[in-house]
Amino acid sequence: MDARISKANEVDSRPANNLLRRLSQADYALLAPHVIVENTAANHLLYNPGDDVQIVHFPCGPSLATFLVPNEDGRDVETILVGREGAVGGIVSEGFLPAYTRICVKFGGPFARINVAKLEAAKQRSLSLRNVFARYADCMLAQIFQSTACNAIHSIEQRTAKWILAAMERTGDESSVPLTHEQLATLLGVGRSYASRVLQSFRAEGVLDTRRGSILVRNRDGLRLRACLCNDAVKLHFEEVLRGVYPTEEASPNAAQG
Amino acid sequence: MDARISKANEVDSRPANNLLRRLSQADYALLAPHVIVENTAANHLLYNPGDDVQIVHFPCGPSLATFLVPNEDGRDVETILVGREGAVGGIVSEGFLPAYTRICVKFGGPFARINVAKLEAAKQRSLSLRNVFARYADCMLAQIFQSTACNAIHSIEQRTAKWILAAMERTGDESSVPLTHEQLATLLGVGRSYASRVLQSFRAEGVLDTRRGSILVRNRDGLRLRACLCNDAVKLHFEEVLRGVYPTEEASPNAAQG
DNA sequence: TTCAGTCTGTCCACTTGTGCACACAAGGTT
DNA sequence: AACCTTGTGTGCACAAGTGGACAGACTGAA
Repeated sequence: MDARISKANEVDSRPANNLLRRLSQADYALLAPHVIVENTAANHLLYNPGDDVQIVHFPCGPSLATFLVPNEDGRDVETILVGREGAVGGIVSEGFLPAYTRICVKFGGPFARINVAKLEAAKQRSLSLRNVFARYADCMLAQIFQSTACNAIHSIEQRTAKWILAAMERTGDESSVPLTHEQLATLLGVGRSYASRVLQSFRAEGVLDTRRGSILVRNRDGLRLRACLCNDAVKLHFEEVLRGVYPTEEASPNAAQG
Repeated sequence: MDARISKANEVDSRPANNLLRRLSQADYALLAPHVIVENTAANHLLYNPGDDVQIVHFPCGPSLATFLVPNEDGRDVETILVGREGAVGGIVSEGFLPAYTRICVKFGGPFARINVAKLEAAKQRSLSLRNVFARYADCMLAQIFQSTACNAIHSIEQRTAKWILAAMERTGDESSVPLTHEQLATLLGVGRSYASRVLQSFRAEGVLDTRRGSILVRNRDGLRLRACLCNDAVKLHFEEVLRGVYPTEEASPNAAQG
């Protein structure tokens, strides 16, 4: 093993994905030969319902993926966001099952990819590797559970604020979310005109500004005040479940979104 | 191995849970020594948020468990139903993580129980056993995804009809669901008076009758007509993912509920 | 049999959210 | 500069759902 490969296993040189960075040197070494990092543009579909799941995608840096549930009217309903804190594709199913949801790149950027079969083989060889992925799977589950509850009882205003905060935390962008009102409405499963109205009221209160095709956040705390607490509940679970799995962990888990 | 133990491994003598019955003789033999069947009454809490998950519970026969997400106001929101088609506790997390949701026995009856550690040990020894559980985990995930979408876009009327159908399919009871309006409302996360009104409108249309503390279904197809299609979408996924895993499978998967 | 506690049906005022319509604004292209 | 497409702000009529209130009905226990 020469110096170059050894360097590739060090945490700092890994893709900017918390799940991959969380792994021990030994565990990451099992995966490293199979990891490919590529850029993927926004709106690219990673999976459609019924697709064979053969690749796990790890959003890196500001990349963001979402799970969409198709609906009888053809409208997709967005459910959860996955950013650099996690991964999509075969996390729970362990691959090779038909995908149930659509998975879409919401904000483009780099994704690390690993063949599911390779990942499963590595899990066979390392219990601690399996452990990390099982823990993340549980966090993802928590996220969806929270989302289900959130959709049942929280107002559109709360959910709008929640979504904007969650997107910002993941992309790391301090102020801007590239989204039209139409897109925001669709992804919350609500009417466009009402979504516009909510943004309008946020603007009137000085919480954000609206530009054509994007939202500029002016007062993050104000937004937090108007959001439900679903993000925080999920973030807490991420911290409890994943904290200290490996002490080499970086600072912020940067989790959340219910 | 004497005749008695060999008999205990045959499908007909196993607990009335599809997941356990789906296993090959060899796989079930790995679990059989650790399976305990007990009755549990309605409203018993199997897990509370934060609990250590150490036991997997398999609802048998008409038993029914539900996942509840606690809310800031103290109101729990019900998410998905699990009956004899599945199991609860450590299915995705593989155990030993703090539970995120509350898990409650909705309709009492027999539950088969296995220690998570024993189940995991058996999975280590048998890939096909692991495979069945991974496939079920994926189905459960599909169920929650569908539920999230359903809560986002379907009306209370549709969701009420859906819930009643799902409960009936699981218990096998042809006509009656033991539930007060209050309970139904709480579990859908809606106001009691509106839930009453919906049931009233169903009654006026001859779809069901209401008794104090229970709902009597008169016209199942009428109810289906008024429900969203979430149940069917999930049921289809159950069939695709679990069908033919072992050909010894019994007839109806009896799945569903989005 | 009576009583208390719970469940049910319904009323009402009110908030939230829908769906459509339409005028106007912002940009990108030619 | 004129044009076209897409996005935005807002008005309106209406539907869906809330939350409180209250009378009456059912049921179990004393």
